[in-house]
Amino acid sequence: MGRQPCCDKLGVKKGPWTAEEDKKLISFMVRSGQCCWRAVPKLAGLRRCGKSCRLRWTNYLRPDLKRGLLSDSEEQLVIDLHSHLGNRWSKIASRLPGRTDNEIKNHWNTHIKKKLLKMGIDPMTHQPLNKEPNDHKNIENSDKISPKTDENRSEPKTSDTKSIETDISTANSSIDQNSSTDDSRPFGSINDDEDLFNSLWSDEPFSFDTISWSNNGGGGGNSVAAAGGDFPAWTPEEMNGDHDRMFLDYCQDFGVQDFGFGCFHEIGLSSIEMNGKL
DNA sequence: AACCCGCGCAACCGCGAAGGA
DNA sequence: ATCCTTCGCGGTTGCGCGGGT
Repeated sequence: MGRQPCCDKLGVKKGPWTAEEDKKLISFMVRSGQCCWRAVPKLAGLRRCGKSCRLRWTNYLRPDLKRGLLSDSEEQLVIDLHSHLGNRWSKIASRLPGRTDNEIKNHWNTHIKKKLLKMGIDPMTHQPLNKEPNDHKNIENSDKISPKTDENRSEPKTSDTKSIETDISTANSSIDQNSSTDDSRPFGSINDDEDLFNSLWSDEPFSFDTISWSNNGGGGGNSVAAAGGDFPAWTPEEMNGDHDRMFLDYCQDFGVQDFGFGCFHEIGLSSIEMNGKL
């Protein structure tokens, strides 16, 4: 049958996004909220594929994104979570408010991996590098720690998982609490927290107090990464308050004002007007 | 000044999952 | 049950930039 292309390849632009395109996408998302990504390019007047729009929005344009390097505590948390979750970047990202899976993945590959290697730790197994890979005991143990294999990924609630649950010490529920980096434990600062661990394995969001981009009670949006899927349902009060300011701040940080985006005040107002629809 | 090289990040690609018809 | 569409994820690529020679 063959796979359907995600979009009509003809006339679809690729490569880096221009400020003009960003402006169009932001403007559309603010105006209409998230709908079917496939329809977004057309509706927003972009010659991009929907997938590309989604990626651009979730990884770069979303108002709730943090910018800049990961802090030490965030980095530590990434290491902790990776030791339990493996390369499940979206899950890891869901524990780091304002960070995207792509960002974390990049940071892992460019910084953390090297750091761990320097420390003599295998970044994949989180075991000391000099351990014999064929040592079955080690493999058994490392399986508990590094559920990266497909078997481990596939069934979150098997007895294996139970054993992990009992074995595991889970991540801090707050990055701030995690900020006291203990260098002697490169990947061991996760505390007991069954709820969090359960949530890591399930698709349900852990009640992790982060930026509360509430959506309209709709499902999904279980992660910061996924939260890109739902444009925040700002209340009028919020639009007049912190969130509005956050978004404007963000846009200024991002340089959106350079787009000639003189409409931000209007955006706030129009968002208020259409709030019911979001 | 010119060239090379490595790094970091944004973006793309392909696959699988989910959900609807 | 099957097919089809859409979305999300993880791996990979490619380009821009800064540092070194």
